[in-house]
Amino acid sequence: MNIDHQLRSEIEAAVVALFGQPAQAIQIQPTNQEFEGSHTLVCFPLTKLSKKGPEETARMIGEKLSTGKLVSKFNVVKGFLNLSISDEAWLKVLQELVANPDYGRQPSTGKELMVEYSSPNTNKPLHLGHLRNNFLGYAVAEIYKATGYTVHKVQIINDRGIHICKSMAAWQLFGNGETPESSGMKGDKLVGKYYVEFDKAYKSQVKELVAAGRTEEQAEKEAPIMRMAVDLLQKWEAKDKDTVDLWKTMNGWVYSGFDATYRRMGVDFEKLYYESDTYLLGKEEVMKGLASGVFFRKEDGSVWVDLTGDGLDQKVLLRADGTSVYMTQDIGTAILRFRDFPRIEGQVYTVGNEQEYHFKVLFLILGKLGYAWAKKCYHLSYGMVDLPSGKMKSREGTVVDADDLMEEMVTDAAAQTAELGKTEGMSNEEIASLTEMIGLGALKYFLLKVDPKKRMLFDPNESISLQGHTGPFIQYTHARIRGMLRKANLNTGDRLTVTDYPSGLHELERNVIIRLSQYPSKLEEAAREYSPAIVANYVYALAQDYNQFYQSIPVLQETDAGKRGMRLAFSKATADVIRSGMRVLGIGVPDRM
RNA sequence: GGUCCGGUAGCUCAACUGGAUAGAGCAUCAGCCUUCUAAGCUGACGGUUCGGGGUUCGAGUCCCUGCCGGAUCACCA
Repeated sequence: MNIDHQLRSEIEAAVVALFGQPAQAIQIQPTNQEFEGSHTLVCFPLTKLSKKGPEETARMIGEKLSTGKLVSKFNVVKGFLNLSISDEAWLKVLQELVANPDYGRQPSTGKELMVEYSSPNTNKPLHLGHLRNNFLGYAVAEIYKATGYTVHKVQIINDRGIHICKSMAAWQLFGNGETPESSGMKGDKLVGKYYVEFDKAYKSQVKELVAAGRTEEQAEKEAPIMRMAVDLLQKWEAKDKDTVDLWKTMNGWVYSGFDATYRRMGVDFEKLYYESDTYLLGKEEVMKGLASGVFFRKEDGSVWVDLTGDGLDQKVLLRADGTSVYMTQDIGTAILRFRDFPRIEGQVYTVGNEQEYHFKVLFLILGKLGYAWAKKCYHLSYGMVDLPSGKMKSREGTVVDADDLMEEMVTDAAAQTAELGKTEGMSNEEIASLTEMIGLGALKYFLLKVDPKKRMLFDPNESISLQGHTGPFIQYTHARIRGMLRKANLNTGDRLTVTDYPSGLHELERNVIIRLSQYPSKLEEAAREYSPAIVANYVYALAQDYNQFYQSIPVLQETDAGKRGMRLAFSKATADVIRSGMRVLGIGVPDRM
């Protein structure tokens, strides 16, 4: 039973009965804390129908509604009709959600969606920005799963091009055969190190050349190490065996390094797309578009798309020498994905907001090529994570490394856990897995609670808190409930039941039930808005509501069996919704902490 | 310069898409552990929602305008 829908239809009926015609829009909102009731009908818009003042209109509707079984009480403040739902109705809601461990999750609708996230460059280790990207993409995918979609998580691996050749060149020059095994470094860190080496050597070579009288531009082209990288790129494109072997080896190092990071982050991918596999397809598609007149060729041989009709510019798709650009590859990749997964209705691209223009153009082009699904492609654009000093700059060494940050979070969590004396009676393994859960939970929640499209601030000097509006607060609420349920079963074999509740619900109990009833619609809203923050803030509010109840109303001490059973039941329901909500955010919840 | 995004308590963020006296957390201060886990709870303090106009019963939210910050406007990815 869905209270919202039921109430809405009763109000619609009441309006017709009272004023002779249906209202265009019924506006229901949650009642403010300070007033009695849970649902509020905004009556100002209805005065046109009623031809009465807002208060009189509200009173009339209120009286009509309270003749039914759903609404038990009402009060009118200005034009706001505050409605109290009967306890019987709330208990029925509770009954249903207690019986359903998957409450809130929709059964499969048969719809499919693809979500791309992560897609890092292979020359640098993952950093804080990637964490936001990964957690967001993963969570959006899980939210869609919860609303009945089959979701395919993918990423595109940018394994081709000059950047990887730079690392290769530097490794050949300075590496002395160093490997992840010989150095004990993670593969991505090792390759990243040589990318930095390249940059250093390159800069000093440019400086020397400029000192020797070259112009800046000449020097940048002539620097020996850059020539070497370009040479490697050409050899790679010509499929020179040694070069391809080195490329494979070094990319392999990066992948195994990334894999370790992804594993700790708890994210996964169904399929990986490699740019080295897909970039040629983009060219073909562009050539087809050229043939069909969607694109045009300039005198120098380069191929362009004209978007001036859409308020944008002209955009190059193939260079004069026939090589492809970023856009070309993305066209190819998008089309390939719809071939691989013909049932998906669209794609979500989790990519930073600095690429908004790029995706606007990409979707327009795909539409022009005649792909109807282009309309269902969505750029999940998110803001940068800034440091107090501004943007992260690798040059200034202010990049916050993903592995380091996760490790720090877990270390902090372990320290606080020990300090609070929570580790008593736990094995080392249990402690390790608990602190991992808390540290990563704090980090993920911190990054997910903010509206994705907003920029956010991270202060590395101030460790992420474990108190207040945080992941661990919610995890703790869950652990407390589980502890209580353990005790209940152990001690008395209590059954969870909502029958026989003798007296009226306490306000604090009702608040929790009302909050629980909102979970499914919050998931839907989060999917519609592509915003895990909506789930994050909802679960927090639920934990807050529950904690208020918990501190002032006894459960296990309650002697009345009916009350006790009901309170246990909705405590269990709360724990389940917390677990479910945190799960779509990729955050685990412990049974004790 | 054009386009897009943002500006809410000292700080970090909310505000159900136009609703009531703008809410949480952190920080500060004052309380609550012989009752189910104090990573918790209660209270206090804290606001010209960047400024100025407008639209209407009603504006943080919509429109205009100005200011500040960011992104973007590459034959880079």
